Amino acid sequence: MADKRKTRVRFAPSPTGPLHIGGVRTALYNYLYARQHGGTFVLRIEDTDSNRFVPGAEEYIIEALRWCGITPDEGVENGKVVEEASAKHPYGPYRQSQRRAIYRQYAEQLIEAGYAYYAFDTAEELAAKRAEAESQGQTFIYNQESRKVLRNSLTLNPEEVKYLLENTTSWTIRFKMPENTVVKMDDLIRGHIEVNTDTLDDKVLWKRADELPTYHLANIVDDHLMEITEVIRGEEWLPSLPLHYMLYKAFGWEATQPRFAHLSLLLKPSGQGKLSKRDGDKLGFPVFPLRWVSPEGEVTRGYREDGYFPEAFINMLAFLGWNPGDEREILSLDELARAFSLERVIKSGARFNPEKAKWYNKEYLRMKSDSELAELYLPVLEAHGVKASAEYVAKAISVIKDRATFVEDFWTAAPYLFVAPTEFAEKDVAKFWKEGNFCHLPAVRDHIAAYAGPWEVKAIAESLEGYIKGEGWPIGGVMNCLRLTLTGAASGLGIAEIIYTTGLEEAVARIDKALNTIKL
RNA sequence: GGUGGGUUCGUAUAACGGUUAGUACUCAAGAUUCUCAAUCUUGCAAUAGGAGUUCGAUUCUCCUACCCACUACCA
Repeated sequence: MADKRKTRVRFAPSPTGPLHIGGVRTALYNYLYARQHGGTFVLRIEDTDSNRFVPGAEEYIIEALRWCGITPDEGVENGKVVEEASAKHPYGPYRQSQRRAIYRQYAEQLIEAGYAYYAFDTAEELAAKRAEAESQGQTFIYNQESRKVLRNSLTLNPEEVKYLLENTTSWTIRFKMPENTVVKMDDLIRGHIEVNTDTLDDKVLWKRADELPTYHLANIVDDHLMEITEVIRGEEWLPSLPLHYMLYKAFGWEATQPRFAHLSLLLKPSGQGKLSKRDGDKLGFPVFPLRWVSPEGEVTRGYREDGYFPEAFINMLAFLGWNPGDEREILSLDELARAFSLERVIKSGARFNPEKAKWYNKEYLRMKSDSELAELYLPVLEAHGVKASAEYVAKAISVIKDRATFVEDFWTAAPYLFVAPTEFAEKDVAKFWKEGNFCHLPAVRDHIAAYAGPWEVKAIAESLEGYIKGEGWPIGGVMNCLRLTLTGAASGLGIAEIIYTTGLEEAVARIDKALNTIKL
């Protein structure tokens, strides 16, 4: 009973554009499943539709997976799709357009065995039939009924068929869906499903226009040839599962047929429809892992460029439609792989929640060390024209870490840790710069200048507060005045935190400057 | 229209016949504080509706409603 085959799963995107987060999640679940079972995670490019090929999409997909840390074990080498079979990539090539020679024999095998037939209807003819049916409020489908009256190798005599195959180009190969047969399927996530073949149509397996198989044929043939054990894919494929079952049966591959798991879709935050590529900036959050520049030059933002950590992004995505069964929410990729199970994947569609994504990033930011974050922050500072030592930056981060969600926030939350204020908020000046408080500043300045205690935020704060209280001055007023001189406004970090970061000299200089600059 | 899938607080989810229906995010209030955050505490808030099975249904069955997907020589 137990399947002894080595676990092999695949992620099989179509290079028709950038990968959106739903696709990343599908790839992630495949990756986690492979890791957990000590199996292989294969990348296969399904580019059987030359009309929809988008330059750069394939590279984008590979780079996105790499950034996420869910790099395929097979099918990709040095950031490129493997084009030839090798010891490490024995099932190559991994791009379907380069496997075209493989598929034809399988299509013909199906015809010879009576599971498929040639159809000679042109695309225009079929379009006309659909339009006609639609005008009568009906739907035209190519099935067991209509195939009897259409031009195909089932209705035409062999001579005609031979002639048409040799002299025309507009033929296709269609699957001959059996009549009144109940297809019994099992899905790892959804359980048992049954469908009667009478409700299905005769899908095109081979399209003459491209001289290439359609998804259905190529997919089944490749999954078989690549010895895939589990197919974990999006819910949009569930309706074609009966066809796929029938194909495995027609080929006689039932014994090694992979098990299927159909993932629910990621929905827009509104719940109306699945998250799609067009939603980009429109909804106020990225739908792509990385920035995407279309061939036309249109730019769409990505999680990476928006400042998300890949670990946070992946963690957030993993929990959209799955949970470990306990209360843990922060899990590394390794922990996710250990905890993952298809049984705990949710059947219903998950709406994407941008707020939770931010929360995850904040949590991951806090887990990082100050020096690690300093490394990431340095380029941001440089972009603002600031040069600072890694040591100074780490010190600054230690006091602003808690108020940031993204590395970029270190700057927006407290630019004054790096640049002295050049102006002072009028409103705050009017509110705090009153004679009573203002008068104390020279004395407070001297107290600060003379500070010789331990260089810790807590000690500095205690000294300052002790002094102000000891003098009997209103602490709030004095502190806000002080903050005004140090930051240019009456809000921001604690005074001790600022002094701790900038040092005594800089702090005193700022107070002096403010005393000379601010006029009542 | 047809076929298939789905439906627990606003959102993500837990509870796989017995719980005061739990947790997280968001939001609100309070505490703390030199401001703003952060933090801590508390709070708001859900089983779509109706039948049935059962001693007992969030959980099983059926019907209805709603949502989603598919219905291409696209994947």
